[in-house]
Amino acid sequence: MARSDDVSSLKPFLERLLSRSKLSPVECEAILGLPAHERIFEPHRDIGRLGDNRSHSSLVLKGLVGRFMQNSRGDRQLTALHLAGEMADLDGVVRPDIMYGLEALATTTIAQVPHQALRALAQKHSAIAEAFWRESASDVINLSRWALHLGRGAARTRVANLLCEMAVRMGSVDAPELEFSLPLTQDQLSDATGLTAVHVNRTLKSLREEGIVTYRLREVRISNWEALAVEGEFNLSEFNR
Amino acid sequence: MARSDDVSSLKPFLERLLSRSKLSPVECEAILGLPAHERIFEPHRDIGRLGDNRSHSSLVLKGLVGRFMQNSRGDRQLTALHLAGEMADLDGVVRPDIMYGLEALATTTIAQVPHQALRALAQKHSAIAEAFWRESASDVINLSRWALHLGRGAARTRVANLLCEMAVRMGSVDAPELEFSLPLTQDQLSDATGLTAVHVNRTLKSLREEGIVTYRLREVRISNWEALAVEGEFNLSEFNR
DNA sequence: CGCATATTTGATAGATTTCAATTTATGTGG
DNA sequence: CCACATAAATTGAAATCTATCAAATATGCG
Repeated sequence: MARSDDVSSLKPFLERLLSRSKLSPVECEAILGLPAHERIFEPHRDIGRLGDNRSHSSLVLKGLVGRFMQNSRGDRQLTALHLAGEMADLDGVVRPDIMYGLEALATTTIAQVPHQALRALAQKHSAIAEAFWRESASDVINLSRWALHLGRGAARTRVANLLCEMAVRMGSVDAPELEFSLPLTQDQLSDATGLTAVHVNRTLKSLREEGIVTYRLREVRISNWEALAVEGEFNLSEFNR
Repeated sequence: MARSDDVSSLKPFLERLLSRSKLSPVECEAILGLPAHERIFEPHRDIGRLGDNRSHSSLVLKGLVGRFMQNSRGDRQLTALHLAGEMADLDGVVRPDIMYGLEALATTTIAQVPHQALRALAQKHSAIAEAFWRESASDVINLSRWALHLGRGAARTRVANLLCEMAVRMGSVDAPELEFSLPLTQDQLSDATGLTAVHVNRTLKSLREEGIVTYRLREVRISNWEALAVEGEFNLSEFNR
């Protein structure tokens, strides 16, 4: 349970909080001083067990994490993707009985931060409490948008939308990355989009044949951003930072 | 802009908070003392406009409210249903640029509570801040479950699940209401389940013909709770209070 | 009674899944 | 660096599910 003497491990988390919330220098220090315990997970490995009562939240330091739920038949639905710098289950602090799972999609480094420490910070600093709440509120918006696509979007829309979103999140807000690696298996892509792996493959094929985007070996190359955004009903301006 | 001299209007909101969070008597009083402004909405009326920057949250006092997002074609996807006592957009306090819409599904009475007042309470009382955060965290879980059904559930599953969920929420936790009125048009049901109104109708028909549940004129009668729960992949024990 | 809204039904087209191979990458030990 | 084993991607054909289009019935309300 090493204290994070190396301040930098929590730095990206602080950055992310600051992108949406305002914190005083003291509060920033408090965040950076949080205890953290690093662990590494191989791809396809679940982080913690589903249904576990967890005692810490997972900050992604490197790699990619998927949040998911699954039904009785074991079909899995990803409900969020978390890049480095994101706390994947901050809400666990106030709902430790939380019922979604986390899965390492790529080789991933996680910093585990005790709920207790996060909760104490929130109790002490109202601005931090508000910042944490705001993170969950942002989650709600993202999940709502995801539900919209799952419920109302065709296969092409869902796949294209996901690629658009990741392009923006990997790049800068103004300039979506047009070439990036997305360490998602087509099988995992199907879990994210609520489709079959076979159908994801065919959808990608048609997008490729139309010269819109290439997805090969987990490398994305967007050749026609405009068209992809239309297909994905993706609106950069209303994208949730 | 009447102060709520009638304390009772915020009472159900307090009850709901207390069902998940612990608050001191002083904090309870603070909640009950929140300013509230009542308004009535007819069915199918949107509450506030999509994209508006809102300045207050909407507590449902009577009726039924649907939270939704819609795509460019105007297809609507409901992402949550809110019964009396629930604050439909508490997250608006920390994300006033919030991007989902609210729609009165039945004739509905709303108590509008200023964000500013809610935010001030959260800043003053850390337990209230935590309770509010916990509400958003619970939202996240509900939305995740909803995304699972939208992405991985068949039509029957989605419809059955919704009926199960509402049965439990209208009744007590242990004893789902087997006969209740759910003021949802089949068209609205289709917005909730991500299906077509026509297909919802056929799905309801088949459930009816199998003697599982009757949905007629917005009245639900569940004749076989067990079967409905199986169809809906509904697990009472893991249902999110 | 009569319009407006909601439900129901039929027929058909279209999208997605399922099942079953086959081919293409990736990783590992020799 | 090659050969084999495993995981991932790709393809075809057929079955299912869901949407679409169009019309007929039923219900709520003034």
